[in-house]
Amino acid sequence: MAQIQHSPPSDFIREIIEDHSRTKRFKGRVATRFPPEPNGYLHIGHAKSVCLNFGIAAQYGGACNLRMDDTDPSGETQEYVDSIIRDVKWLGFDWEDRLYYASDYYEQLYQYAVQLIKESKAYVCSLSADEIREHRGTLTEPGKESPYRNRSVEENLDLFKRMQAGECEDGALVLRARIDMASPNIVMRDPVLYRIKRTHHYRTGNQWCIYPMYDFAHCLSDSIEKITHSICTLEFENNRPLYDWILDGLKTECHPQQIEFARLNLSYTVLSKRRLIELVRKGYVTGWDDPRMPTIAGMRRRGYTPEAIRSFCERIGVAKNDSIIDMALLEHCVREDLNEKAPRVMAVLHPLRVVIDNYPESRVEEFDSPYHPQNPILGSRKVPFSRVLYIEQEDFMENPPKKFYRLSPGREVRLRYGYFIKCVGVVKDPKTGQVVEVHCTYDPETRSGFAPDGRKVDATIHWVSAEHSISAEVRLYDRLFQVANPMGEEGDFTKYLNPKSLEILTTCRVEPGLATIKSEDRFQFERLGYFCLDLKDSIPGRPAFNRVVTLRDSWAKLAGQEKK
RNA sequence: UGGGGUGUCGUCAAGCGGUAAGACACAGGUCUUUGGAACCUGGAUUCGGAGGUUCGAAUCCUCCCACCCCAGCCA
Repeated sequence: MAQIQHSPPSDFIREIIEDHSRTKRFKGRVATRFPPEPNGYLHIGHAKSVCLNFGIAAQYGGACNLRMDDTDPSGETQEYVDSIIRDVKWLGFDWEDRLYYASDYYEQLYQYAVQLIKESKAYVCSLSADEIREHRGTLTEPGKESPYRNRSVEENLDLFKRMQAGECEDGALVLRARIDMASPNIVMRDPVLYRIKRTHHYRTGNQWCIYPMYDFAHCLSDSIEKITHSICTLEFENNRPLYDWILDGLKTECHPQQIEFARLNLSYTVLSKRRLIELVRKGYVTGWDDPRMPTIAGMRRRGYTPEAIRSFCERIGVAKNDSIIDMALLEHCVREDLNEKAPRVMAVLHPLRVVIDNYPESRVEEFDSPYHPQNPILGSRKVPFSRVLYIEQEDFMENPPKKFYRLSPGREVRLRYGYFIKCVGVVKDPKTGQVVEVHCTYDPETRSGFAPDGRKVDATIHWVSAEHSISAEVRLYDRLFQVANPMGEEGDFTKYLNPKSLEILTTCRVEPGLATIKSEDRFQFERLGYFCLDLKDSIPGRPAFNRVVTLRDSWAKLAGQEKK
C-alpha cells in the first residue's frame, strides 16, 4: 500500500526562515520551541503549533525545545505538565533532553530585571491595579505617566528587592517598563513586568512571591535557550515591539525573530482553553479526555491516530488569515489513515435476529475472513457461522423504497464472507407490529460468496452468529456542537451543545475475536465505521468501543435527501 | 475616530506583473463480496469594492469597505 505523498510543506514562515538562512541572519542555525502554559490540556490547535515548531526544526536541521511557560502559579499544575508531555510524545515528537521550564529561569529573569532598573528602563510603581488601568488611557487617548515613573535607580532597586523579599502585600507594587505612555500601541504604555503574587507554585513552592509577566519572561526564555524563530499566534503581534524592546534594552546575545501565524479554529467545536475548562468543570463532558473533546487526550481516546492528526496539521497550511477549518477535513484525514491500516471485523450495533430455516440446528462453520480487502499482509481470521444470526436492523426493510437494495421479503443478499440468503418470512411482535425476527433460506452452493449459476445479488451485509458473538457496549459520537461556529452565535456557547453528541448502545454484538483485545487498537466494523477499544471503560468479557468516525455513507445521503 | 493584522471557489490555500495550483466538501460516472476503498469527470471568465499605472494586474499605486487583535498585576 503506497504511502500518501504530500508535497513538502511550504508557507510564509518557512520562507522567512529560508531567507534568514540565505542572509546568515542566525548563522544558518534554526532553533524553535513549543511553549505551552501548564494550565490545561493540549488541543488540536496546539497540535498545529507542535507540528509547525518540531516540523520546522527537523526540516532545517535544528532542534525544537519543549518549554513549560509557567509564569503564573495560579492554575498551573504538575498534572497538566504530565498531560502535555504525554500528548506531545504521543503525537510523535521528541525533544530529547530539552524539556525546560520558565520557572527554572526565575533567578536569571530577576537579574535581568535588576539590569533594566539600573539602566533606568524599568521602575517600581505603587499605583493600584485600578489606577494603572486609569492611567493607561484608551484606544484613542494617550495614557498618563505614573507619578512613580521617575523614582531614582537606588529607590527602584531597593523597592524591587523588597518586593522580592516578601515585604509587600499582593498588588502593592509592580515593576514596570519605562517606555511610552503615549504610544499608539497600548502594549508599550509602560507594561507591567513583575507582580507580587503569594501563591504556591507547583515547582518553586513558596520560594518566590514575585512572578514575571509573559512579555518579560517569554522573550528572555527564548533568548536564554538560543531560539532563532519564536513562532506564536496572531494575538501576540501587538506584543512583538515589546519583545524586541526588552531584548534590545538588555542587549542580549541572542535575539530571536518572533513570527505570528493564525491559530486554528475548527467547525462544530471550541478551541479556547477557557471554554474547554468550562466544559470540563460544568460537567458537559466527562473530562479532558472525553472522546468528544478536541483535546489531544480526547481525540486519542476517541481513536484518532497521531498520523492522522499530523497529516491534518500539514494540510491546513500556515497563514495569517483568520479561518475556520471544516471538521470534515479532520475526519477525512482520520479515515484516510484508518482505511489503510485498520483490520476489518464484523459487529452488529442494532441486532435483528435471523434464522436460516434450512441450515442444520447444531451445525457450525468457520469462514476464513481477511482483515483487509486490499492488504493481505494484515492476514485473516475465522468467523463462526450458525443457524441463528444477528444482522443490522437497518439492513432489513419489510417495505423497501426503490433504491434500497438490502434484505427484504423475497429478496436475496450476500452475507459478508459467506452464503447468499433469501428472506422467506418475518415474525412480528403482536403488540407493536415490529419485525422481531427474519426467516431466511441459504443457498449451500454460494459458500464462496458467488453463485455457480452466475446470478448476482445487489447487496452484501454484515452479520454475527448469535451463539458465538459476544456482547459489547458501543458509544456513537457526533459533533460536540450543533452549529459550525458556537462562538460566533448569540449568547452563551453552551446553548449550542449538541444534545445528541453521544449515544450509548448496550446491546451490540461483536465477533468473538474481539473479546480478548487489550490495546487501543482501532478496527473497522464493516460498513459502519472505525471503532477503538476504550481502555477506561471496558471490562473483562465486555468490551466498550468508541466510534472514531463513520464510513462515508452514500446511502445515508440518498435516504436523507428523500426525506427532504 | 488610535495602533497592529487580514480579505483568492461552500471551507482551507497556492499565486511574488505574463493571463487563477491543490486539498476537503459538493455533483455526476466507472468499478466493487463493505451503498467502503480506488479511479475518472465537473465546476472561481475571476481574486472585498472603485479608480489608476502597464502591451499585460490577484500581484504595483490611490481611495473606500468588511472582518480579527490590543485598554489583565492572564498567556
